[in-house]
Amino acid sequence: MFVAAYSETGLAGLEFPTAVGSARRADSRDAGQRGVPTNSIRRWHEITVKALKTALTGRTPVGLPPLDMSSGTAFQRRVWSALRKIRPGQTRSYAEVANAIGRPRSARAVGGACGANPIPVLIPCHRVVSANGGLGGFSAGLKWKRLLLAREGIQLD
DNA sequence: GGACGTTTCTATG
DNA sequence: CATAGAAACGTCC
Repeated sequence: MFVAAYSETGLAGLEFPTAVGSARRADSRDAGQRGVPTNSIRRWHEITVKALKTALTGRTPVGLPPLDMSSGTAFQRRVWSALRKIRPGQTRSYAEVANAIGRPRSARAVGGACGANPIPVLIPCHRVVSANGGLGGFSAGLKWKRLLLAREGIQLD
């Protein structure tokens, strides 16, 4: 079961279920937020669930809820924006992402930004792999990374 | 300072 | 060619 968290601005975070098997259904619910209009949350959440389901089947979500990335630094937001441009079935290396945001030598820092990504799946940090063909790492668990990539038909070699 | 979800550039054999 | 160091980035402890 996924848990979505919303702020005044939009979707602020997605919490992964720890066990892969328990997430067959792209179900989720909102974690109660204070001071955010309920109707906004309901609207965002509806979009979120839909987008999440779509993303989990390896396709590009038609619409995304507003994403609140205010928790991140300027660098991280640049990384996350670049990440959202990666289409399903494609992968990028950490270096390519670093290059895409104009910091060619920051591949490693990109890894850090990915790990800090508050919204997995919708911000496809799992499509970022090592340049040598390896998986790289994944904070939420490599199982997830493998599963998500497999969902999109990506060969892992 | 040290450690990371990395890469790339220099040696050295 | 294969292997080993080292340096560079941004963030957190």
